[in-house]
Amino acid sequence: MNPRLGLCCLFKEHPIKFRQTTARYLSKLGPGAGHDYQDEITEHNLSALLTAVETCADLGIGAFRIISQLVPLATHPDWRFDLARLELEARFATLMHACRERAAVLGIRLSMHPDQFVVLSSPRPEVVESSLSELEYQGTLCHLLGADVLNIHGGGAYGCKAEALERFAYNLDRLSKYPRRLLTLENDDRSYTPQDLLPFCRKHGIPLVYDVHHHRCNPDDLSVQAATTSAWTTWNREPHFHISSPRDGWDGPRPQRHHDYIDIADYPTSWLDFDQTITVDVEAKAKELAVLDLQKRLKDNPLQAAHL
DNA sequence: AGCGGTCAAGTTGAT
DNA sequence: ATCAACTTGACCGCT
Repeated sequence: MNPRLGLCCLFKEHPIKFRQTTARYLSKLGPGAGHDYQDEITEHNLSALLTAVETCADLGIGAFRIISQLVPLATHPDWRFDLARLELEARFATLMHACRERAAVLGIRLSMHPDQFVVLSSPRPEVVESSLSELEYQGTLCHLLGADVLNIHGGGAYGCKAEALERFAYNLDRLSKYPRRLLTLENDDRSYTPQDLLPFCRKHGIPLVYDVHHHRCNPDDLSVQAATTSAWTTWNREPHFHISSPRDGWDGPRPQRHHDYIDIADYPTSWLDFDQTITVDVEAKAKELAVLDLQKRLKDNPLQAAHL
């Protein structure tokens, strides 16, 4: 069964641009003009998201990851954005409902991936507080847009993964229902392997987003096939995996750096064997071009995939 | 128009 | 000590 290939956040060739701003610039504008500018970018980004959804459908791309900064600086202490406004104010609501409806009708699966500052395992209270705030924001946004994956990493190990995961579990209970229901965990390329996370995922009912590139950079006792099968069993919805290829090859200086495209030899054959559709996010610098390239290669010659 | 410096936030490991 | 990497360089402000 063919995978649903996903695009991460940005386009390389298609003229779809998400805008950003900085806290420094908003402060320079002052409270009035600053909030107006933040609103303007938010409206622009919702419009760009609608175009992104339509474009993915046109290209045959089945999933799209939404940038964390869709509403710029939404959880910054000075520039908090009340997401209820997305439903209450027509200029936002019209676009947001269109995004949700078009994604649903066209079958584009939406997800979000909070960035590296979201760390539920941190021993620092202020880090945990801002992480919870960010997860509430992104979880609510996911709910409003119909996204069903809110994916984060385990965070730091701080010398003891077991203790770090205990803090993670404690903070998990502090999340409200949307971020909690949508939350997924992904193995990373430094600290947490699939083997580290699988028991935790099973215990707490959190699906594991299996990133095969991270697994190869940061291996454990599990084979790619074993990790695939185990990760698959943690899902109560369509399973979600990640793939990339190393920029300078597996023997290069820093294999964790992403290549422009996916080498089909890095695509696990065990990902071709499922009798249900899976989502595979393509993490590659050439963006939609890389997704289309992989799609074509899998269609034309799936047997070139890695035999692992 | 082009380009360099800057940007809210965490943690790790390579250099 | 510094810095790049991580899901993603974009943006402002000067020339």
